[in-house]
Amino acid sequence: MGRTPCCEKVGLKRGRWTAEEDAILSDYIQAHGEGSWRSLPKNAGLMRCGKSCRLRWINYLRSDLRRGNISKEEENIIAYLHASIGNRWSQIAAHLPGRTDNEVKNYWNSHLSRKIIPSRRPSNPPNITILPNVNKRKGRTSRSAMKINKTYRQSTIPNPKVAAPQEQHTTKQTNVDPCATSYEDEMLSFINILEPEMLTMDGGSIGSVANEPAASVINEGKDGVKAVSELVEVGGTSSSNADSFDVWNDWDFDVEDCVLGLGGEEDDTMLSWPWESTTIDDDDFLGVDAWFQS
DNA sequence: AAAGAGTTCAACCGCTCCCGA
DNA sequence: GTCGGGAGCGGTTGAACTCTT
Repeated sequence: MGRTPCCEKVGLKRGRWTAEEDAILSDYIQAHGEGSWRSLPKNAGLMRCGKSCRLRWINYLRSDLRRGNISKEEENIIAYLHASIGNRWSQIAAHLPGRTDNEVKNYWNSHLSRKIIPSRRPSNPPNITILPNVNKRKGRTSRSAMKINKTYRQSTIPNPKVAAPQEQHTTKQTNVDPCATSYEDEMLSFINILEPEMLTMDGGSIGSVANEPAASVINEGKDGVKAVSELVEVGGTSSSNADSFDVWNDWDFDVEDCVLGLGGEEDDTMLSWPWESTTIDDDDFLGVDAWFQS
């Protein structure tokens, strides 16, 4: 016995919405409010699936939607956030007032993915150790995992599958010019729009980099200047931090890779970089700037 | 001008999350 | 603790539109 379908599909209309249907849906929601999508079509007199109604309202009919082209600023935010958190379109859209996840997703797929990805990868990538991602949720958590997480959340026993949180690094910022470059301003504004939980990824013992922070951390120095550190482990876990930095510098430092360590993006993995330097210096920004302008 | 190729984006689909019974 | 329903999310599809030849 399978689960009940969200609606009886027989006899339901599909495809493009007509102006008349839009009007019916808008009127109904204005009168009764959002929600109860399952029963809405029946109550409103629409021959549509509840999910279809919800989608139409959220992506098209809502009055707070922002119409028109994605601005350069919005594009930058999408690029930054996608680099950081991957295809979590609803989270990205949440930072763009009036934009929907569908719109962001479409914009990424049709514009940004082509614009960014082909140019951002080095032709000869260094040896990157891919570590298990214990912090970031990729897609949906399985029911079993949810159950386990819930159990540990509600108890004082640490979940052995999740690395113990480490104290967040505090950086005495010395390299960043207070008269920041435009890119630095962009970077900091990007950092500011990230949600707090995204900024404080837990570190911990993962694989062969035990006792090293396992994820990138946005550090805030006493002077209030923030920097991204602990980015991506380069050159294998055995190489020194200095080696790692050199290898990294062979690439053009690029912001997408820079923030990649915040969450990782492939196959539940996370890239981490136990790089002791916790600042981004001017040279780094030059590389990022070049990438971003390309 | 027409046809084919490429692009865009609204809508659909399947899966998972969340929560109440 | 389990089950089921409502809702949300991300991937995919395909019609409509635009560009190129």
